[in-house]
Amino acid sequence: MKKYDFPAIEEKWTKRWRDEKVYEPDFSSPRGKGKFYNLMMFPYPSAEGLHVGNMYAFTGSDIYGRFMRMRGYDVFEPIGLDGFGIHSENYALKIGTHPAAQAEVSEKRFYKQLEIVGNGFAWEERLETYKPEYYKWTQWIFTEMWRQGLAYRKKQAVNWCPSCKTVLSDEQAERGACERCGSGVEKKDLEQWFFRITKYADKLLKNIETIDWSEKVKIAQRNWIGRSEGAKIKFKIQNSNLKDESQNPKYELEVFTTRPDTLFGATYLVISPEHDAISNFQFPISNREEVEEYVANAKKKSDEERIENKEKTGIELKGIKAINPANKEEIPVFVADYVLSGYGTGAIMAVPAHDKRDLEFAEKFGLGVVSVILGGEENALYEGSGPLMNSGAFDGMDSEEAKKKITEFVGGETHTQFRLRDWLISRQRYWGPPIPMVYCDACAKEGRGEQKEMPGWYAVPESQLPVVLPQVEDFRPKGTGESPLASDESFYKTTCPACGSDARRETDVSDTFLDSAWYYIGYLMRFENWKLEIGNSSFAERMKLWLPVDMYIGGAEHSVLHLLYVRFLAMALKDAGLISFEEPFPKFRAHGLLVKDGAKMSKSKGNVINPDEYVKEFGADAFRMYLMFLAPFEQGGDFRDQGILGVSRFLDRIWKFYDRKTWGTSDDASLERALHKTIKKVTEDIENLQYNTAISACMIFLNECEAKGTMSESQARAFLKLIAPFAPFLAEEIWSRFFDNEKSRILDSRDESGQKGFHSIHREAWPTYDASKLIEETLVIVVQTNGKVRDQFEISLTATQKEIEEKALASERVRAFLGGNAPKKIIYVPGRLVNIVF
RNA sequence: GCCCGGGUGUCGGAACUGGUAGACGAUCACGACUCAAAAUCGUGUGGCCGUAAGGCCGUGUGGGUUCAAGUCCCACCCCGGGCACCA
Repeated sequence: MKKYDFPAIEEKWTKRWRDEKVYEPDFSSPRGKGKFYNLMMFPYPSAEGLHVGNMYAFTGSDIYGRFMRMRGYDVFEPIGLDGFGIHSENYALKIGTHPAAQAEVSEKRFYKQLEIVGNGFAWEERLETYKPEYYKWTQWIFTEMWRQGLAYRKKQAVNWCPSCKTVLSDEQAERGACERCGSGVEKKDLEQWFFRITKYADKLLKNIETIDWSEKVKIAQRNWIGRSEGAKIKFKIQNSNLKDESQNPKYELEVFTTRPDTLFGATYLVISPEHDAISNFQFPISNREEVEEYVANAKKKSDEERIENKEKTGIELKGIKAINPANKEEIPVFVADYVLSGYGTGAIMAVPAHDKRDLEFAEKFGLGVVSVILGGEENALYEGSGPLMNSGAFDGMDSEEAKKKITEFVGGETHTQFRLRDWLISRQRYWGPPIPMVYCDACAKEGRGEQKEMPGWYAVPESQLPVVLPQVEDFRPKGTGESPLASDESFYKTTCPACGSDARRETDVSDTFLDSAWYYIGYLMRFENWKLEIGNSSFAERMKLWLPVDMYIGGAEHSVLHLLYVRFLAMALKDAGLISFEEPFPKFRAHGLLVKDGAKMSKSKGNVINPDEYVKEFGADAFRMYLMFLAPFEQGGDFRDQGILGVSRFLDRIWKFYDRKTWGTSDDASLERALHKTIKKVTEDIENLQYNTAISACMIFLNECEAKGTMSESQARAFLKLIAPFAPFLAEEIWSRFFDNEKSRILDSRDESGQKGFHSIHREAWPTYDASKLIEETLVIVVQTNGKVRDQFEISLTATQKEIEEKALASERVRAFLGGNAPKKIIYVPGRLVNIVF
């Protein structure tokens, strides 16, 4: 017997699959049942090599793709590298190379690793986000967003990472820490580029109900978008020193609240330190210096400090009072940093009796507390609903109804507020696509420009794209609020596309997440002929035929990053008439997290798994099968070195079993039943991504075959196909040795000409089960007394309930427990058990 | 604090709409093969009592519903993840 020589066999098939384009779909005319776009989140090649977490995700996705192909779909499973951006740049900084040079090294390394693990990738369509032919279109999308009025520049307090020396989006400032490096994020007032994602807040939220995604990701997006219904209410502000109202200038403060029903209980107002009223000093306040000092201190606080220390601070604006529009009472106005500037109007009405935070503040500053909702315990905080009190004419009204009525009563307007903020898209870094915008001073002075609100700004015309990222030696982030490109005069000096005078290019680059927000379209593009237009181009045809993606698999850590941005961009492109769908991924599944020996993998712990070592020792098949066997794919699990042995032995046993080639002449009935049960189980499990139990079912079947010592040829073929998605090399090798004369081709005749001299098992038809073959010959009935198992027996399928109960009562064990007593009750569960109660 | 997951042998994990808890692996022990070891094959492997047959206990804790609960209900504890002063 020849030992299974996996290194040679895996190398052979890797090459053959690629050479003979086994995994390339027919883009213009999909074969079989039609197209199936099977996408996995592409990796960013920032680390030393492919991470086992990547492999885990890819394998799970690949099994699904192979399964769908065998079920007759023309599967497109592309691969590429998300190599532009801060991830890769930080890695280059760390090891002291230039990111462009590093990209070349990583590219080779990653593709090599990706190839040896046995995924059915369509290699010809691969892409890298840092190639000019790719980022030309990333830039073009930026200009398109600009033309749609979805890109704008604005000065505001933004997240700044002092270590990465760039601004970050809200999504990338996780709990006040930089998503990339973990440093504490600071607030800086800077003028930056934003994408108007908030325009789509409502649609992003509503569409969640229509897409088939892992529930936890949907929940995360709902929370992040954060819709609240409430009202905007205006409070008059008056100078408390001026008694003559006619002399009093008309100041107003508008607040947002979700509880207008509690308006009678509002005993003070609070505005955020960044509120316009403060920066412009509209109000005639008497303690201006104190207030300025407080505001300056508050702005200095990092997000981290604000999150850690929730002790309320604030200062009253002396000399002014607000008028509660409901009861006309004068109430004080404070500035305090527990009120956020970017949400609602940046000002709130405080109702300490019915809001925990307001109560904390009121207690600290000795402010009034007036209960206006009946409910909860007396004199205790109550945040629920109920009938009103202390609310004049509204007393007794239910709070839900009062929300509307009180808003009307004071002339407020109902308002739906989202937590989602616009996507800050510019970065003061080097390794990214330069933002393709030009600023012309001359035009600005005369108020000319492409957008009224932003005179002087022009998008780089398509004919001049890409704006190539220049090769600069000192690419390190400067920390000045400008990108390294701002030091390269030859880069930023240009002429105005409108008037021809000297102009300056934008020197910031765009966020990495813009690169990955459209890559699923990029895979269909073939750079040379792409026009993002619904027109006559072959690309447009491919888009129509192949999009949206049929199955998307990736990590849940992107719930509010990539997965939100990509949905937003699709909606924007749809509205611009550039694509024909608004949800790019109707079906998405998040895979679980892989840990090692119960602990998270990290370099500092030294427990990072290097896939190469395992592939070398056990083969790619064994490694990928073990990854899928160790736990449910969507749950994630614990990688233990010893576990791989079980799978490795299983594959060896398959090899040996087939190598003996001891096909029986007839289909053994019980083995046939076992096979059909296995087909059913494996098919259903793969559909549900429960690969661990699918593999287990295969093991059970092989155990039975070995016990019998034989199986028929047709059984051997069917079983091998079940193994194929999990162990593609082994299955292919056995197939080519024994069965490559199959006539069950599922795709079509194009395969015959496309492949020279072999028929891949990966294009064979997936076996189907015959329900009539699943039926057992006899029933096994369990016998219980008082719910405890005492006995069991076999009986024919045709036995009546009476016969079964009699047989159960006749059981010696049962009789021993009954001890001559008559049973009180007999419960019969058809085909399963008899429970005798006494 | 809020929202999701999840707590099952020595370990990873199975268990349909409530119906034989521990599938499949790993580990360990013993046996076969071998001069020997590895590999491979076979048997056993939740705890307690018992020579055995068998019995009792057992799915985080405490209660409940039911002929029957890992599964349903109530209260609580622990672990992992997400959000967090969003008015």
